[in-house]
Amino acid sequence: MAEKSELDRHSRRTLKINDMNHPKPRTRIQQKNTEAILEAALDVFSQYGFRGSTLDQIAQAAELSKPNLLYYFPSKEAIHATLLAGLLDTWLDPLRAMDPTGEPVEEILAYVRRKLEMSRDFPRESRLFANEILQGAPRIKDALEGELKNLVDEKSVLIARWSAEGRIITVNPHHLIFSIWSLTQHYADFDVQVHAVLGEDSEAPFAEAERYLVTLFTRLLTP
Amino acid sequence: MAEKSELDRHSRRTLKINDMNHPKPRTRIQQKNTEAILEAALDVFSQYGFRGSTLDQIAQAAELSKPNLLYYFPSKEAIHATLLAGLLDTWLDPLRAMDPTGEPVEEILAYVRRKLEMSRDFPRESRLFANEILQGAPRIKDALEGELKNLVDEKSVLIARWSAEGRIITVNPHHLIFSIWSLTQHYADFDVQVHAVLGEDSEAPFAEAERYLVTLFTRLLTP
DNA sequence: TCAGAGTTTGACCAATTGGTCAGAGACACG
DNA sequence: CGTGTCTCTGACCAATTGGTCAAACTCTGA
Repeated sequence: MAEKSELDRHSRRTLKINDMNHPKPRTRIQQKNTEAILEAALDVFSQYGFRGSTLDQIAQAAELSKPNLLYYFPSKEAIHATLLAGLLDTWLDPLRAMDPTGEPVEEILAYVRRKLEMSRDFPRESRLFANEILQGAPRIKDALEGELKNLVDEKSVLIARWSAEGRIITVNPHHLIFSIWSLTQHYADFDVQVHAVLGEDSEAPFAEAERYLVTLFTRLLTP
Repeated sequence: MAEKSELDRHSRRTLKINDMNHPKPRTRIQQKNTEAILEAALDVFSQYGFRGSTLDQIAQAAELSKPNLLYYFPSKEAIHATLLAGLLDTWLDPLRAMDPTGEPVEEILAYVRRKLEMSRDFPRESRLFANEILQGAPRIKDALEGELKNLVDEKSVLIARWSAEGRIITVNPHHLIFSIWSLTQHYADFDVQVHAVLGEDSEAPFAEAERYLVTLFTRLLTP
């Protein structure tokens, strides 16, 4: 179900994840199968979370036998870990790209747009992340308290400076960043609810979402 | 772990859920045990989602034997369903309370505050809901497309009217509501991440969150 | 006090789970 | 062509899963 569109979208844009994690897929077959497994696992894990997903589900989605899965990955854990490994980095790239020398409001709006695009183009990755955090982030807590916190702290200083210089209004930088995360990821994570509320005909919530969010952050931040 | 505080908080405030669902807990024992089961199930389901949770986990958390669980509820499904049954209603109450005759900006801010309070006081309920939606809302899709959609549509008309009357700025009402949901629920659902970023000493993110959100929606909505 | 209802449990069950393993096929390459 | 490596699979395993059941225990009210 919906396999084709998933694959289409996937071939259009590919996240780091699949490239960098299994560093040396030597043979063509290995390349193809590890990819298929990670694709399938992303589908399954992002929907049911780690504990709610089964190897059989993943194997079936990848059109491989279960023992064959375990030929490429040593365990269920390993598949999940591989998926998660690159994700945080990719997820933070848009924030990293926030330019200290740019025009503050524009920089923040650009961040919002990039984050919203990610929700649109990689909803499964967003849900995988959401699931992991909902479940207490047992496998990425360290990264959250390290890599993530550091980057956020750094950018918070930048935002505070912009405030101090009077170029944007004074807001709590951490909560500003939280709000960007929640507002943009909502459209991926709560996709079902968004569509249920907007009704059948809801073509592209993302176009309207972008307009709304630009208004919101422009009015919030402009001094 | 954290059982005491959970229980304290629970005795302070009790959601509809536990009262209205099992309509006739005749004996004292029944009353006590169904309550313990639902409490435990809320803990477990909200963390692992339906599929990721086991009866053994719930039984252990409720300090009952597994067959004893199944003496009070016919199945795992039934426990989950009971939990979910009252939840949507409770969750929507704050939106229902939005008064058409009130002052627009104040009404919306009041909604934001009530919603944020719910995230603070009932984070497990919020996570239960989030888990269900992340997994495609198989058990509440109908309610989302019915009850939820209707209420949101109704309130959207109201918000549009306020806009037309020039009492608040013109925004897409549906997305305004989405933004309130995502911003407030974020503090419950992504609790772990919020605390990881704010660091150990993060006392009460909610106090600061309220200040931030009031600023945000005031600046967004005030014409 | 005692019978009947309400409550609890250990033993059990079939299905599913993550994972193993020996061997069979497929493939590359000299 | 043949051999060694890579790929794949059916059969299997122990543990866990949701759920059953008869028998035992406990509580209540007449």
